[in-house]
Amino acid sequence: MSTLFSIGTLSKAAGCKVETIRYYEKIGLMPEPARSEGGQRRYHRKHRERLQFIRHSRELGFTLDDIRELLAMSEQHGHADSIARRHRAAVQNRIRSLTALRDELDRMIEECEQGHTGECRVIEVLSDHQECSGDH
Amino acid sequence: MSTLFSIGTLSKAAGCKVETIRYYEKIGLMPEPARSEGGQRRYHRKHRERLQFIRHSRELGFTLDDIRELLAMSEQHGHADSIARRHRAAVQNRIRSLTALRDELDRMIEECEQGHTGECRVIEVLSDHQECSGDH
DNA sequence: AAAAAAGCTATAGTGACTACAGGTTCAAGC
DNA sequence: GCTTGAACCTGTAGTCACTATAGCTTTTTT
Repeated sequence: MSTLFSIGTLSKAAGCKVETIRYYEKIGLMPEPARSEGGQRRYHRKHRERLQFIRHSRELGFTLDDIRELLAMSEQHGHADSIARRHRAAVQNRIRSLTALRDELDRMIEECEQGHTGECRVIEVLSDHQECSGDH
Repeated sequence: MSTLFSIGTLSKAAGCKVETIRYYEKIGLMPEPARSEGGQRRYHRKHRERLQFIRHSRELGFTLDDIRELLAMSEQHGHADSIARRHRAAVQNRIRSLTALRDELDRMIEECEQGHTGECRVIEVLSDHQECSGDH
């Protein structure tokens, strides 16, 4: 029972496409793995963990450059909690801006529901909405 | 005093780049405006309103296809609010998932503060984060 | 041993812009 | 009225983070 597995297995484990893994390797986000006799990629646990970290971070809206930095810093151990802290701040920001967005959508939906004249004037609501909070 | 204005003026009014406006025109999201003698674009109020609507919707995370649909539907009698509802649900999911991560980061940071072995393994924590709710 | 599934590389396409090259037009100062 | 320079024009290429395709080779299953 070898601990090595194929790209397909890895892709299932991390919930992403095979192509995405090869793409991450090409741009240097994932290390080049070992190869089989016939030249196919062979991964192990560390690879899976790294990929899962990347995917999870991507789902949360971090860019690949953010992730690269996070990974690099975490490799020079010690400052890990400062990374976590920074990460946390970024996450909090994202939550704030998403919450604002949700509230705005709520307002929009409600206005549509009460559509007095039967018309739902989305454009007007959305186009001259000055006081919108957020980071634009 | 003509009511017409240039692409630069429009771009300032809507808070977006000149190139973006030309791009929207190319893909048929903005109508072709009138032209000056020399061939420069000349816009009026309606254009500004439409562009502001597009930009605001983009900031809220709607895709250009969503917006196209929204505009089309609003031009007829329509339930454009179903799109808003759909989007709201996605936003809510993201908030949930980010809140979970923030809590986890808090736990991590605390563990680091009480630094037992001095090592704080960010990647491990973030990569096998199984019970994370969300749309993946 | 043959067939099917999964893998390989390399290239092109996606969405939503953004930047650049190389030319034309417009508004303001002299 | 003329000259400068900012703003405009078209067209193409680049960006990010993938995704899809073509045309092979390797591995697994029957």
